[in-house]
Amino acid sequence: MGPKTRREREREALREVILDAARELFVEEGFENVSMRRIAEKIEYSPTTIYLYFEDKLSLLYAICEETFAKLAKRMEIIRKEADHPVAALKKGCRAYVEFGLKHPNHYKLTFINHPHHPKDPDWKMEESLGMQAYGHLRAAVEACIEQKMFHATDVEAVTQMFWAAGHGITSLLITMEHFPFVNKNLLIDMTLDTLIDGLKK
Amino acid sequence: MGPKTRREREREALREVILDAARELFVEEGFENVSMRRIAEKIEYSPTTIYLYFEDKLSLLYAICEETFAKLAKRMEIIRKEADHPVAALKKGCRAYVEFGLKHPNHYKLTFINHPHHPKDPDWKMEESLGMQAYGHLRAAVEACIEQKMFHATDVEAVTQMFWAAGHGITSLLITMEHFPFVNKNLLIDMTLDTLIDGLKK
DNA sequence: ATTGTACACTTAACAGTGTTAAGTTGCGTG
DNA sequence: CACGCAACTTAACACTGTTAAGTGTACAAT
Repeated sequence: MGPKTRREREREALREVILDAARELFVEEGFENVSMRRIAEKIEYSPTTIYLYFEDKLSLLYAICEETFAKLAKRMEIIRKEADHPVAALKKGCRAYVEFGLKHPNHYKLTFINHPHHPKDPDWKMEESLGMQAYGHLRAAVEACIEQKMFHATDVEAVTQMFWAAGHGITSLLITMEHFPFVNKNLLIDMTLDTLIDGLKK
Repeated sequence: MGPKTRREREREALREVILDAARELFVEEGFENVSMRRIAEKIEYSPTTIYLYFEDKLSLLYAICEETFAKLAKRMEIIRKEADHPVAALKKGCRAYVEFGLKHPNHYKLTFINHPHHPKDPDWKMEESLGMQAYGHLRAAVEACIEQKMFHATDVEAVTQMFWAAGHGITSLLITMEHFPFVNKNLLIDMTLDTLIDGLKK
Protein backbone atom coordinates (compact mmCIF):
# COMPACT_ATOMS: atom_id res chain seq x y z
CA MET A 1 0.00 0.00 0.00
CA GLY A 2 2.92 2.32 -0.71
CA PRO A 3 2.61 5.66 -2.46
CA LYS A 4 1.46 5.42 -6.02
CA THR A 5 3.90 6.40 -8.69
CA ARG A 6 2.91 9.02 -11.23
CA ARG A 7 2.53 6.33 -13.86
CA GLU A 8 0.16 4.33 -11.68
CA ARG A 9 -1.92 7.39 -11.01
CA GLU A 10 -2.08 8.21 -14.70
CA ARG A 11 -3.11 4.68 -15.50
CA GLU A 12 -5.94 4.78 -13.02
CA ALA A 13 -7.01 8.18 -14.26
CA LEU A 14 -7.33 7.02 -17.85
CA ARG A 15 -9.11 3.90 -16.71
CA GLU A 16 -11.63 6.12 -15.04
CA VAL A 17 -11.95 8.32 -18.13
CA ILE A 18 -12.74 5.26 -20.22
CA LEU A 19 -15.24 4.05 -17.65
CA ASP A 20 -16.95 7.44 -17.54
CA ALA A 21 -17.28 7.60 -21.32
CA ALA A 22 -18.52 4.05 -21.56
CA ARG A 23 -21.04 4.52 -18.78
CA GLU A 24 -22.44 7.64 -20.34
CA LEU A 25 -22.82 6.05 -23.75
CA PHE A 26 -24.18 2.75 -22.43
CA VAL A 27 -26.75 4.49 -20.28
CA GLU A 28 -27.76 6.83 -23.09
CA GLU A 29 -27.97 4.37 -25.93
CA GLY A 30 -27.78 0.89 -24.49
CA PHE A 31 -24.92 -1.57 -24.39
CA GLU A 32 -25.56 -3.12 -27.79
CA ASN A 33 -25.78 0.19 -29.61
CA VAL A 34 -22.41 1.49 -28.50
CA SER A 35 -19.24 0.37 -30.23
CA MET A 36 -15.73 0.36 -28.86
CA ARG A 37 -14.85 2.80 -31.60
CA ARG A 38 -17.50 5.23 -30.39
CA ILE A 39 -16.15 5.08 -26.87
CA ALA A 40 -12.63 5.59 -28.18
CA GLU A 41 -13.76 8.55 -30.25
CA LYS A 42 -15.37 10.15 -27.23
CA ILE A 43 -12.18 10.02 -25.19
CA GLU A 44 -9.99 10.81 -28.20
CA TYR A 45 -7.91 7.66 -28.09
CA SER A 46 -7.58 4.84 -30.54
CA PRO A 47 -10.03 1.95 -30.05
CA THR A 48 -7.30 -0.48 -29.11
CA THR A 49 -6.19 1.62 -26.18
CA ILE A 50 -9.29 0.53 -24.33
CA TYR A 51 -8.04 -3.03 -24.51
CA LEU A 52 -4.98 -2.03 -22.50
CA TYR A 53 -7.29 -1.21 -19.60
CA PHE A 54 -10.16 -3.67 -20.01
CA GLU A 55 -10.10 -7.19 -21.32
CA ASP A 56 -13.05 -6.67 -23.62
CA LYS A 57 -16.36 -4.90 -24.01
CA LEU A 58 -18.12 -7.10 -21.47
CA SER A 59 -15.53 -6.32 -18.82
CA LEU A 60 -16.40 -2.69 -19.26
CA LEU A 61 -20.02 -3.57 -18.68
CA TYR A 62 -19.19 -5.52 -15.57
CA ALA A 63 -17.17 -2.68 -14.08
CA ILE A 64 -20.14 -0.37 -14.58
CA CYS A 65 -22.57 -2.88 -13.11
CA GLU A 66 -20.47 -3.13 -9.98
CA GLU A 67 -20.78 0.60 -9.54
CA THR A 68 -24.52 0.36 -9.89
CA PHE A 69 -24.71 -2.36 -7.30
CA ALA A 70 -22.61 -0.30 -4.94
CA LYS A 71 -24.86 2.74 -5.28
CA LEU A 72 -27.97 0.69 -4.72
CA ALA A 73 -26.47 -1.05 -1.72
CA LYS A 74 -25.53 2.26 -0.14
CA ARG A 75 -29.01 3.58 -0.63
CA MET A 76 -30.61 0.54 0.91
CA GLU A 77 -28.22 0.65 3.83
CA ILE A 78 -29.24 4.21 4.62
CA ILE A 79 -32.92 3.36 4.40
CA ARG A 80 -32.54 0.46 6.75
CA LYS A 81 -30.73 2.57 9.29
CA GLU A 82 -33.22 5.41 9.15
CA ALA A 83 -36.40 3.37 9.31
CA ASP A 84 -37.90 2.60 12.68
CA HIS A 85 -40.34 -0.19 11.97
CA PRO A 86 -38.87 -3.33 10.33
CA VAL A 87 -41.85 -3.75 8.01
CA ALA A 88 -41.63 -0.11 6.99
CA ALA A 89 -37.92 -0.58 6.36
CA LEU A 90 -38.61 -3.55 4.14
CA LYS A 91 -41.23 -1.72 2.15
CA LYS A 92 -39.07 1.34 1.79
CA GLY A 93 -36.15 -0.76 0.68
CA CYS A 94 -38.19 -2.45 -2.02
CA ARG A 95 -39.58 0.87 -3.14
CA ALA A 96 -36.10 2.31 -3.38
CA TYR A 97 -35.06 -0.65 -5.49
CA VAL A 98 -37.90 -0.16 -7.96
CA GLU A 99 -37.48 3.59 -8.09
CA PHE A 100 -33.79 3.18 -8.70
CA GLY A 101 -34.59 1.05 -11.72
CA LEU A 102 -37.20 3.44 -13.05
CA LYS A 103 -34.90 6.41 -12.64
CA HIS A 104 -31.97 4.73 -14.38
CA PRO A 105 -33.65 2.36 -16.82
CA ASN A 106 -30.64 1.73 -19.03
CA HIS A 107 -28.46 1.21 -16.03
CA TYR A 108 -30.99 -1.21 -14.61
CA LYS A 109 -31.15 -3.07 -17.90
CA LEU A 110 -27.39 -3.33 -17.97
CA THR A 111 -27.23 -4.73 -14.49
CA PHE A 112 -30.35 -6.81 -13.97
CA ILE A 113 -31.97 -7.53 -17.30
CA ASN A 114 -29.54 -7.94 -20.16
CA HIS A 115 -26.59 -8.94 -18.03
CA PRO A 116 -24.94 -11.31 -20.49
CA HIS A 117 -22.70 -13.91 -18.93
CA HIS A 118 -19.10 -13.69 -19.93
CA PRO A 119 -18.01 -16.49 -22.27
CA LYS A 120 -14.38 -16.19 -21.13
CA ASP A 121 -15.31 -16.17 -17.47
CA PRO A 122 -18.48 -18.23 -17.47
CA ASP A 123 -18.41 -18.74 -13.75
CA TRP A 124 -18.57 -15.11 -12.83
CA LYS A 125 -20.77 -15.26 -9.82
CA MET A 126 -23.10 -12.50 -8.91
CA GLU A 127 -23.11 -13.72 -5.34
CA GLU A 128 -19.44 -12.79 -5.07
CA SER A 129 -20.00 -9.28 -6.39
CA LEU A 130 -21.24 -6.07 -4.89
CA GLY A 131 -24.72 -7.10 -5.96
CA MET A 132 -24.74 -9.39 -2.99
CA GLN A 133 -24.47 -6.38 -0.72
CA ALA A 134 -27.74 -4.94 -1.96
CA TYR A 135 -29.31 -8.36 -1.59
CA GLY A 136 -27.86 -8.58 1.89
CA HIS A 137 -29.61 -5.42 2.96
CA LEU A 138 -32.94 -6.68 1.71
CA ARG A 139 -32.29 -9.94 3.49
CA ALA A 140 -31.51 -8.14 6.74
CA ALA A 141 -34.77 -6.21 6.51
CA VAL A 142 -36.70 -9.42 6.02
CA GLU A 143 -34.81 -11.07 8.85
CA ALA A 144 -35.75 -8.26 11.22
CA CYS A 145 -39.43 -8.69 10.34
CA ILE A 146 -39.28 -12.40 10.97
CA GLU A 147 -37.28 -12.11 14.18
CA GLN A 148 -39.76 -9.65 15.59
CA LYS A 149 -42.50 -12.09 14.64
CA MET A 150 -44.28 -9.77 12.24
CA PHE A 151 -44.47 -12.52 9.61
CA HIS A 152 -45.70 -16.07 9.92
CA ALA A 153 -43.16 -17.29 7.36
CA THR A 154 -39.77 -18.35 8.68
CA ASP A 155 -37.70 -18.98 5.55
CA VAL A 156 -35.72 -15.75 5.38
CA GLU A 157 -34.11 -16.63 2.07
CA ALA A 158 -37.36 -17.48 0.35
CA VAL A 159 -39.16 -14.38 1.59
CA THR A 160 -36.27 -12.17 0.53
CA GLN A 161 -36.25 -13.64 -2.94
CA MET A 162 -40.00 -13.25 -3.16
CA PHE A 163 -39.73 -9.53 -2.52
CA TRP A 164 -36.80 -9.22 -4.89
CA ALA A 165 -38.70 -11.07 -7.61
CA ALA A 166 -41.75 -8.88 -7.13
CA GLY A 167 -39.69 -5.70 -7.26
CA HIS A 168 -37.71 -6.89 -10.23
CA GLY A 169 -40.86 -7.97 -12.02
CA ILE A 170 -42.50 -4.59 -11.68
CA THR A 171 -39.35 -2.72 -12.59
CA SER A 172 -38.44 -4.74 -15.63
CA LEU A 173 -41.95 -4.83 -17.02
CA LEU A 174 -42.34 -1.08 -16.65
CA ILE A 175 -38.97 -0.49 -18.26
CA THR A 176 -39.08 -2.90 -21.17
CA MET A 177 -42.76 -2.82 -22.14
CA GLU A 178 -43.04 0.90 -22.55
CA HIS A 179 -46.14 0.72 -24.70
CA PHE A 180 -48.19 -1.53 -22.51
CA PRO A 181 -51.12 0.22 -20.82
CA PHE A 182 -49.97 -0.16 -17.26
CA VAL A 183 -51.98 1.26 -14.39
CA ASN A 184 -50.43 4.01 -12.34
CA LYS A 185 -46.91 2.99 -11.42
CA ASN A 186 -47.13 3.92 -7.76
CA LEU A 187 -50.43 2.14 -7.41
CA LEU A 188 -48.90 -1.01 -8.84
CA ILE A 189 -45.82 -0.83 -6.63
CA ASP A 190 -47.75 -0.10 -3.44
CA MET A 191 -50.44 -2.64 -4.08
CA THR A 192 -47.91 -5.38 -4.74
CA LEU A 193 -45.77 -4.65 -1.70
CA ASP A 194 -48.76 -4.15 0.58
CA THR A 195 -50.42 -7.31 -0.63
CA LEU A 196 -47.27 -9.34 -0.06
CA ILE A 197 -46.84 -7.87 3.40
CA ASP A 198 -50.49 -8.45 4.28
CA GLY A 199 -50.20 -12.00 3.08
CA LEU A 200 -47.24 -12.56 5.37
CA LYS A 201 -48.69 -10.99 8.49
CA LYS A 202 -49.86 -13.28 11.20
CA MET B 1 -59.90 -15.73 -49.93
CA GLY B 2 -59.76 -17.62 -53.26
CA PRO B 3 -57.71 -20.75 -53.84
CA LYS B 4 -54.00 -20.22 -53.49
CA THR B 5 -51.89 -20.63 -56.57
CA ARG B 6 -48.95 -22.99 -56.50
CA ARG B 7 -46.57 -20.04 -56.32
CA GLU B 8 -48.36 -18.60 -53.33
CA ARG B 9 -48.23 -21.93 -51.55
CA GLU B 10 -44.53 -22.28 -52.31
CA ARG B 11 -43.88 -18.81 -50.98
CA GLU B 12 -45.62 -19.57 -47.73
CA ALA B 13 -43.83 -22.88 -47.44
CA LEU B 14 -40.39 -21.30 -47.73
CA ARG B 15 -41.44 -18.60 -45.30
CA GLU B 16 -42.24 -21.32 -42.83
CA VAL B 17 -38.95 -23.09 -43.48
CA ILE B 18 -37.09 -19.89 -42.72
CA LEU B 19 -39.14 -19.35 -39.58
CA ASP B 20 -38.49 -22.90 -38.40
CA ALA B 21 -34.75 -22.57 -38.90
CA ALA B 22 -34.62 -19.18 -37.21
CA ARG B 23 -36.70 -20.33 -34.26
CA GLU B 24 -34.55 -23.36 -33.70
CA LEU B 25 -31.32 -21.36 -33.80
CA PHE B 26 -32.65 -18.47 -31.74
CA VAL B 27 -33.97 -20.77 -29.06
CA GLU B 28 -30.77 -22.81 -29.00
CA GLU B 29 -28.24 -20.03 -29.03
CA GLY B 30 -30.04 -16.78 -28.42
CA PHE B 31 -31.06 -14.04 -30.80
CA GLU B 32 -27.79 -12.12 -30.68
CA ASN B 33 -25.63 -15.14 -31.32
CA VAL B 34 -27.31 -16.19 -34.53
CA SER B 35 -26.48 -14.47 -37.80
CA MET B 36 -28.58 -14.22 -40.90
CA ARG B 37 -25.83 -16.13 -42.68
CA ARG B 38 -26.16 -19.02 -40.22
CA ILE B 39 -29.89 -19.19 -40.78
CA ALA B 40 -29.35 -19.10 -44.52
CA GLU B 41 -26.78 -21.87 -44.30
CA LYS B 42 -29.17 -24.06 -42.34
CA ILE B 43 -31.87 -23.82 -44.99
CA GLU B 44 -29.35 -23.91 -47.84
CA TYR B 45 -30.27 -20.60 -49.37
CA SER B 46 -28.29 -17.46 -49.81
CA PRO B 47 -28.53 -14.97 -46.91
CA THR B 48 -30.30 -12.39 -49.01
CA THR B 49 -33.16 -14.73 -49.78
CA ILE B 50 -34.39 -14.27 -46.23
CA TYR B 51 -34.88 -10.60 -46.97
CA LEU B 52 -37.40 -11.51 -49.66
CA TYR B 53 -39.59 -12.99 -46.92
CA PHE B 54 -38.81 -10.86 -43.89
CA GLU B 55 -37.96 -7.20 -43.69
CA ASP B 56 -35.02 -7.73 -41.38
CA LYS B 57 -33.70 -9.80 -38.51
CA LEU B 58 -36.00 -8.20 -35.97
CA SER B 59 -39.07 -9.02 -38.03
CA LEU B 60 -38.06 -12.64 -37.81
CA LEU B 61 -37.90 -12.28 -34.04
CA TYR B 62 -41.33 -10.70 -33.92
CA ALA B 63 -42.90 -13.46 -35.96
CA ILE B 64 -41.48 -16.01 -33.55
CA CYS B 65 -42.63 -14.06 -30.51
CA GLU B 66 -46.15 -14.00 -31.83
CA GLU B 67 -46.09 -17.77 -31.99
CA THR B 68 -44.92 -17.93 -28.41
CA PHE B 69 -47.70 -15.65 -27.28
CA ALA B 70 -50.22 -17.78 -29.12
CA LYS B 71 -49.01 -20.98 -27.47
CA LEU B 72 -49.07 -19.42 -24.04
CA ALA B 73 -52.52 -17.97 -24.58
CA LYS B 74 -53.87 -21.34 -25.65
CA ARG B 75 -52.43 -23.00 -22.59
CA MET B 76 -53.91 -20.43 -20.28
CA GLU B 77 -57.28 -20.68 -21.97
CA ILE B 78 -57.38 -24.42 -21.36
CA ILE B 79 -56.40 -23.99 -17.73
CA ARG B 80 -59.10 -21.44 -17.16
CA LYS B 81 -61.74 -23.69 -18.68
CA GLU B 82 -60.67 -26.74 -16.74
CA ALA B 83 -60.33 -25.15 -13.33
CA ASP B 84 -63.33 -25.10 -11.05
CA HIS B 85 -62.42 -22.55 -8.42
CA PRO B 86 -61.57 -19.04 -9.70
CA VAL B 87 -58.70 -18.62 -7.27
CA ALA B 88 -57.31 -22.01 -8.23
CA ALA B 89 -57.62 -21.01 -11.88
CA LEU B 90 -55.67 -17.84 -11.25
CA LYS B 91 -52.92 -19.66 -9.42
CA LYS B 92 -52.71 -22.37 -12.05
CA GLY B 93 -52.58 -19.78 -14.79
CA CYS B 94 -49.70 -17.96 -13.13
CA ARG B 95 -47.90 -21.21 -12.51
CA ALA B 96 -48.31 -22.18 -16.14
CA TYR B 97 -46.85 -18.85 -17.15
CA VAL B 98 -43.75 -19.30 -15.01
CA GLU B 99 -43.28 -22.91 -15.99
CA PHE B 100 -43.59 -21.97 -19.63
CA GLY B 101 -40.73 -19.52 -19.17
CA LEU B 102 -38.57 -21.99 -17.28
CA LYS B 103 -39.15 -24.69 -19.86
CA HIS B 104 -38.34 -22.43 -22.81
CA PRO B 105 -35.87 -19.94 -21.36
CA ASN B 106 -34.51 -18.65 -24.64
CA HIS B 107 -38.00 -18.32 -26.03
CA TYR B 108 -39.05 -16.43 -22.93
CA LYS B 109 -36.05 -14.15 -23.18
CA LEU B 110 -36.86 -13.45 -26.80
CA THR B 111 -40.43 -12.56 -26.01
CA PHE B 112 -40.47 -10.96 -22.58
CA ILE B 113 -36.96 -9.95 -21.60
CA ASN B 114 -34.80 -8.84 -24.49
CA HIS B 115 -37.65 -7.85 -26.75
CA PRO B 116 -35.90 -4.98 -28.54
CA HIS B 117 -38.23 -2.41 -29.98
CA HIS B 118 -38.05 -2.07 -33.72
CA PRO B 119 -36.35 1.14 -34.85
CA LYS B 120 -38.23 1.12 -38.15
CA ASP B 121 -41.55 0.45 -36.47
CA PRO B 122 -41.06 2.16 -33.13
CA ASP B 123 -44.74 2.12 -32.30
CA TRP B 124 -45.16 -1.60 -32.49
CA LYS B 125 -47.60 -2.16 -29.72
CA MET B 126 -47.64 -5.29 -27.67
CA GLU B 127 -51.23 -4.58 -26.73
CA GLU B 128 -52.24 -5.11 -30.34
CA SER B 129 -50.45 -8.42 -30.61
CA LEU B 130 -51.26 -11.95 -29.56
CA GLY B 131 -49.53 -11.19 -26.30
CA MET B 132 -52.66 -9.39 -25.30
CA GLN B 133 -54.57 -12.64 -25.53
CA ALA B 134 -52.45 -14.26 -22.86
CA TYR B 135 -52.84 -11.17 -20.73
CA GLY B 136 -56.57 -11.29 -21.37
CA HIS B 137 -56.83 -14.77 -19.92
CA LEU B 138 -55.00 -13.74 -16.79
CA ARG B 139 -57.26 -10.73 -16.54
CA ALA B 140 -60.36 -12.87 -16.87
CA ALA B 141 -59.15 -15.14 -14.08
CA VAL B 142 -58.64 -12.14 -11.82
CA GLU B 143 -62.01 -10.72 -12.80
CA ALA B 144 -63.72 -13.94 -11.80
CA CYS B 145 -62.08 -13.84 -8.38
CA ILE B 146 -63.17 -10.28 -7.82
CA GLU B 147 -66.71 -10.82 -9.11
CA GLN B 148 -67.19 -13.73 -6.79
CA LYS B 149 -65.92 -11.52 -3.99
CA MET B 150 -62.93 -13.65 -3.13
CA PHE B 151 -60.68 -10.58 -3.07
CA HIS B 152 -61.11 -7.30 -1.30
CA ALA B 153 -59.35 -5.40 -4.11
CA THR B 154 -61.55 -4.16 -6.94
CA ASP B 155 -59.09 -2.82 -9.50
CA VAL B 156 -58.99 -5.72 -11.94
CA GLU B 157 -56.28 -4.18 -14.07
CA ALA B 158 -53.96 -3.46 -11.16
CA VAL B 159 -54.39 -6.90 -9.63
CA THR B 160 -53.76 -8.57 -12.98
CA GLN B 161 -50.59 -6.60 -13.52
CA MET B 162 -49.47 -7.40 -10.00
CA PHE B 163 -49.70 -11.12 -10.68
CA TRP B 164 -48.06 -10.72 -14.04
CA ALA B 165 -45.22 -8.72 -12.50
CA ALA B 166 -44.71 -11.31 -9.78
CA GLY B 167 -44.68 -14.16 -12.29
CA HIS B 168 -42.42 -12.31 -14.65
CA GLY B 169 -40.08 -11.36 -11.81
CA ILE B 170 -39.63 -14.94 -10.68
CA THR B 171 -39.26 -16.25 -14.19
CA SER B 172 -36.77 -13.71 -15.41
CA LEU B 173 -34.63 -13.84 -12.29
CA LEU B 174 -34.46 -17.61 -12.40
CA ILE B 175 -33.61 -17.55 -16.08
CA THR B 176 -31.06 -14.77 -16.22
CA MET B 177 -29.27 -15.17 -12.90
CA GLU B 178 -28.37 -18.78 -13.24
CA HIS B 179 -25.59 -18.66 -10.69
CA PHE B 180 -27.50 -17.00 -7.91
CA PRO B 181 -28.26 -19.33 -4.97
CA PHE B 182 -32.02 -19.33 -5.27
CA VAL B 183 -34.14 -21.38 -2.96
CA ASN B 184 -36.15 -24.22 -4.42
CA LYS B 185 -37.97 -22.94 -7.49
CA ASN B 186 -41.34 -24.43 -6.65
CA LEU B 187 -41.13 -23.12 -3.13
CA LEU B 188 -40.48 -19.63 -4.43
CA ILE B 189 -43.30 -19.77 -6.96
CA ASP B 190 -45.84 -21.20 -4.55
CA MET B 191 -44.90 -18.93 -1.70
CA THR B 192 -45.18 -15.84 -3.88
CA LEU B 193 -48.52 -16.75 -5.41
CA ASP B 194 -49.98 -17.96 -2.11
CA THR B 195 -48.81 -14.86 -0.29
CA LEU B 196 -50.33 -12.58 -2.90
CA ILE B 197 -53.60 -14.49 -2.81
CA ASP B 198 -53.67 -14.50 0.99
CA GLY B 199 -53.02 -10.78 1.00
CA LEU B 200 -55.96 -10.23 -1.31
CA LYS B 201 -58.45 -12.42 0.51
CA LYS B 202 -61.08 -10.72 2.55
C1' DA C 1 25.23 12.22 -22.22
C1' DT C 2 24.03 8.16 -24.55
C1' DT C 3 22.16 3.95 -24.83
C1' DG C 4 18.64 0.40 -23.82
C1' DT C 5 14.27 -0.83 -22.80
C1' DA C 6 9.76 -0.92 -20.91
C1' DC C 7 5.56 1.02 -21.64
C1' DA C 8 1.70 3.77 -23.86
C1' DC C 9 -0.32 4.10 -27.69
C1' DT C 10 -1.52 3.61 -32.81
C1' DT C 11 -2.00 1.45 -37.45
C1' DA C 12 -3.52 -2.15 -40.09
C1' DA C 13 -5.77 -6.05 -40.42
C1' DC C 14 -8.98 -10.21 -39.62
C1' DA C 15 -13.14 -12.37 -39.43
C1' DG C 16 -17.47 -11.49 -38.65
C1' DT C 17 -22.16 -8.66 -38.67
C1' DG C 18 -26.88 -6.76 -40.96
C1' DT C 19 -28.25 -5.12 -45.16
C1' DT C 20 -28.67 -3.44 -50.13
C1' DA C 21 -27.89 -2.93 -55.26
C1' DA C 22 -27.06 -5.21 -59.10
C1' DG C 23 -26.98 -9.23 -61.62
C1' DT C 24 -28.42 -14.13 -63.13
C1' DT C 25 -31.40 -17.80 -63.95
C1' DG C 26 -35.54 -20.11 -65.21
C1' DC C 27 -40.54 -20.57 -65.41
C1' DG C 28 -45.26 -19.24 -67.33
C1' DT C 29 -47.73 -16.62 -70.43
C1' DG C 30 -48.66 -13.98 -74.86
C1' DC D 1 -40.29 -18.74 -79.65
C1' DA D 2 -39.68 -14.54 -77.10
C1' DC D 3 -40.88 -11.68 -73.48
C1' DG D 4 -41.37 -10.43 -68.71
C1' DC D 5 -41.54 -11.32 -64.18
C1' DA D 6 -40.30 -13.55 -60.16
C1' DA D 7 -36.96 -16.13 -57.34
C1' DC D 8 -32.67 -16.30 -56.11
C1' DT D 9 -27.51 -15.24 -55.91
C1' DT D 10 -23.16 -12.54 -56.11
C1' DA D 11 -20.69 -8.75 -54.66
C1' DA D 12 -20.31 -5.12 -52.04
C1' DC D 13 -20.89 -1.48 -48.17
C1' DA D 14 -20.34 0.09 -43.77
C1' DC D 15 -20.07 -1.49 -39.68
C1' DT D 16 -18.70 -4.72 -35.39
C1' DG D 17 -15.19 -6.73 -31.56
C1' DT D 18 -10.65 -7.93 -31.31
C1' DT D 19 -5.56 -8.94 -32.19
C1' DA D 20 -0.68 -8.62 -34.07
C1' DA D 21 2.61 -5.74 -35.22
C1' DG D 22 4.71 -1.37 -35.23
C1' DT D 23 5.93 3.48 -33.43
C1' DG D 24 7.58 6.67 -30.45
C1' DT D 25 8.84 8.49 -26.03
C1' DA D 26 10.01 8.83 -21.11
C1' DC D 27 12.92 6.91 -17.81
C1' DA D 28 16.96 3.92 -15.77
C1' DA D 29 21.38 2.36 -16.18
C1' DT D 30 25.83 2.85 -17.93
